[in-house]
Amino acid sequence: MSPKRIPSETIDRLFLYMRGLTCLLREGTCTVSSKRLAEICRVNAAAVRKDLSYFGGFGTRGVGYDVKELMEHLHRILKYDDVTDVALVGVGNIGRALLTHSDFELEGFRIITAFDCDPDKIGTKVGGVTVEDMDHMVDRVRELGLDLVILAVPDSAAPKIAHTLEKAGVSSILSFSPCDLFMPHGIEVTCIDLSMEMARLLYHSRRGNEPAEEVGV
Amino acid sequence: MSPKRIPSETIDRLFLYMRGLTCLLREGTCTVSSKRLAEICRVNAAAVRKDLSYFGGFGTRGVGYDVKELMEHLHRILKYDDVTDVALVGVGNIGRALLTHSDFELEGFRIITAFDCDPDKIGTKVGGVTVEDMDHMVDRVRELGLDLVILAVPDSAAPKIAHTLEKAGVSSILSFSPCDLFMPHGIEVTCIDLSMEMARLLYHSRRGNEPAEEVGV
DNA sequence: TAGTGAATGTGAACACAATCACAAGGAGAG
DNA sequence: CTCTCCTTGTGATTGTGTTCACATTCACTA
Repeated sequence: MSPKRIPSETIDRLFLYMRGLTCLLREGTCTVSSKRLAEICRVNAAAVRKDLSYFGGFGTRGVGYDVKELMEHLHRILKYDDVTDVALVGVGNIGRALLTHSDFELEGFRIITAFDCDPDKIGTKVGGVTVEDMDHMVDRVRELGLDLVILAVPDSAAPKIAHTLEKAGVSSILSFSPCDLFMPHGIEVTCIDLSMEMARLLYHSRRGNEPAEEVGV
Repeated sequence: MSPKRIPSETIDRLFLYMRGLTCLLREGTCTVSSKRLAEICRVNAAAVRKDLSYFGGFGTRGVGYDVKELMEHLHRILKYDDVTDVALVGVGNIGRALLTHSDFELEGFRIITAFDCDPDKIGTKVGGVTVEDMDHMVDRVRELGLDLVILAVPDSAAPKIAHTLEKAGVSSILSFSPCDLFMPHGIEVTCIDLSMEMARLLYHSRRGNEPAEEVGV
C-alpha cells in the first residue's frame, strides 16, 4: 500500500516532534527549521527531514516547516483524533496520577472507568471517574467493549488480573508491574517498569560521570 | 581499556535479563538456557548469548546458565551494589508512588529526601522520608552532595525547578514532565513522559489490530 | 573411557537505521 | 526578472546491531 516501509524509529520520533512542536506553539513560534526542531528533540537534523518526508513534503525550501500545519499532519498520522476508551485497574498512587492527568484525551485516549478492590475506594470519584468494584471488572469490560486496559496494581497481583482480562477479551495491557513468566501469552502486554527505568538511568548517569573506566569484569 | 565496545542495547537488555532471572529465582528454577531466557524477555536467543559473552563465559555448554550465579554477575556489572542517594522533588501522586515503592534499594538507589511547596505536606512522612520545604531545596541538595534528582512536579513548574537544581550542582535530572525548550542545557535531563508513552502504545496496539492498512497520508 | 546429546560462544552475513552531502527549489531583494 | 540565500528532500554511504549457523565443549551414561 505505502510505497516505502517506514522505520519504527521514525514513528517513535514523530511523537517526540509532536511534543517539541507543542512547546514551540505555546511559545508563539510560527515556523521552524529541521535544524531547530532537531535541537529541541535532541536528534539529527537530517533525521527530522527524512522522517517527515516519508509522509510527504510538509516543509518549504528555504523557509522551514509551519508549526501549526506540521502539527496537524502529525496529529492525523499519529491518529490523535480517534479517541480510544480504556479502563484502569488499580487506583493506587500511579492510578490516581493517571486519572487526574487531564491531557490524555488530546493524545488519543480516555480512561472511562476504574476498578479497585478496596471498599473504601469503590464508589468514590477520582478525576471525574467513579471507581467500580473489581469483582465487576470482567462484565463491565465486556459490556463497554474495551480493548486496552491499564494495570496499576501491586506486582504480585498483576499476573492474576492479567489472565482474567485476557478471558474478558482484552487485546492489550499496559502494565506498571514488571512483565514476568506468569503473564498471559495470548495478548500483548507492555510494561512500564519504573524501577527498571530508574536503574537504567542511574547506570547511565554514573557512566557519564566516570569518563574512562573499563567495562568488563 | 575494554577489548570490545559494548553496544548500548546490550546494556539495556541486561536489565531485562535481571528482571527475568529474578522471576526464575522466585519460581525456584536453578538453571536456564539462553532459549528460555530469551522467551521470557522476548528477545532472540543468540542475542542473549552474545550479550552475556561480552562480559565472559558465564554459561556451561550443554547445560545453560546457573540462575543465581548469573544474577550475581549482572548484579556486579550493573552496579546494583553501589547505592546512590537521590532526592525527590514533588510529592504528588507519582512522587508518593516512588516513595512508597520498597525495592529501589535493591536496584542501586535510595530516595533520602523529598521536597514540596505545599505546607500541608511539609513535615509529613511518606514511605519513611520526611517531606521538606521546597525553599530549602538548594541548600539541602548541596549539603547532601546529591547528583541525581527526580522531578515529579506539574509540567509548568518543571523548567524553573530544573534550572534551580542546575545551579545547586546537580548533574542529572529524571523528570516525569516532558522535556521542553525551557529545560536547562547544561545538565542531563531524562524524561519519562507518561502521556507520550501511552500515545505510543496506543498507536502500536491499534496497528496490531488493523493488519494491513496503508501508512502514509 | 568412549560415545551421545545439548547448549554455549562466536565469526560471518545480513538488515536496518543514522548520517552525510548535495541537487532542487522557494522567497525575497534589488 | 534575475540573482542570491537558505532550507528542504533524498540518493549514497557509513556504521551499528541482529541473526544465523556451526564448531566447541561440557555433563551424563553405560
